[in-house]
Amino acid sequence: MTDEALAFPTARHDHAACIAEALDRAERLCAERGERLTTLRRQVLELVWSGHAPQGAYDLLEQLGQARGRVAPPTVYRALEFLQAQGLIHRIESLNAFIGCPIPEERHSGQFFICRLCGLAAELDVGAIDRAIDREATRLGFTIERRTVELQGLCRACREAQA
Amino acid sequence: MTDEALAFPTARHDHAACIAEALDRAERLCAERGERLTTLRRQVLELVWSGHAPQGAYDLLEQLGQARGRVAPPTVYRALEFLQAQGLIHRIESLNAFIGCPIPEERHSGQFFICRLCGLAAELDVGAIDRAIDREATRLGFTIERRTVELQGLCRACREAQA
DNA sequence: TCGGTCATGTTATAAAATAACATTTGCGCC
DNA sequence: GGCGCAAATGTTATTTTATAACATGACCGA
Repeated sequence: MTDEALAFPTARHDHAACIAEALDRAERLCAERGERLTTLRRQVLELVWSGHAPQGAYDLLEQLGQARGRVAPPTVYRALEFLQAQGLIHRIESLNAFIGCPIPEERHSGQFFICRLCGLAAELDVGAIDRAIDREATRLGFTIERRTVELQGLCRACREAQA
Repeated sequence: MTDEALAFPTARHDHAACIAEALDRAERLCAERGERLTTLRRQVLELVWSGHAPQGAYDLLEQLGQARGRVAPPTVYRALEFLQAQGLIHRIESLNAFIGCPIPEERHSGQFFICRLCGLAAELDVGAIDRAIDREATRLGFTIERRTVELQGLCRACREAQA
């Protein structure tokens, strides 16, 4: 894993390579775990990876319809559920949307920086943030099971474009 | 503000006092700002404060119906929007629900520890967490406008009750 | 008290998610 | 290869959450 995977996506990165790598890693990871990355699940994962902006379930539904004919919500939701369970995607709570995970091999929850203008999101996984949260949890006697850390605002490119 | 306001609510705290204080501060704060805390808004705020568990809009809608007769969704959503704009309540994204803010005078986004068993939530506002996040934002060149930090798990009481 | 603004009421609909049951597919086993 | 089970997908209906658009009412200053 290079640092690149955990930074803000640039306008000119090779996104085809992102998709290819994501699918490849998903294949490998599911194989290792004895899980089935079916055609449907693969298609949904690919659609989630169509960009670095979180995608809503109904957007995916519509796009998926082009590949498969009429598709009902549960079809997409079940695939998303599977992908999430495998750590291949994350759900962005503040957007009701999903984004591909660049480091699915390690279980983690990530911290998401989401630009309200371009819609792009960067996933980080910064130990210092987790640790600061853990300290408070310990103090409270709270056992964390799931973390949601989402920051909305302006990415550098959009802020500079504004000014 | 005592530390008590920013810790896990205990089973035996004087909740009537919580409600009274919250409404009182809301009145004062709105008066200072020249905002109108109407009967409706006050009722909704009171319902949000009916406990320390985040409340869904439709739960509030139903309860509100008992006080006002039939009430339509926009009525509640608009009141919630106002209360949120004034910092009197926070929205919990991971639950689609709302919770009263114990320190509405200072603008902040808070960090929420939410127990999946008893449903209670504690709002904290820990500088170390914000700073750890800020450092990453700076590194990315990202301008944060809105923060969502929500931790789900087990509160001490529920964990101890489990074992 | 007029006129404007803000708040609320009302109706309809959009958007997001899931329940329940039917059907199909993959796969180990004989 | 075919049988039978379990997992995956299809299908229909419904629930839950949220908002758009327009009508009416309340407050407040000139």
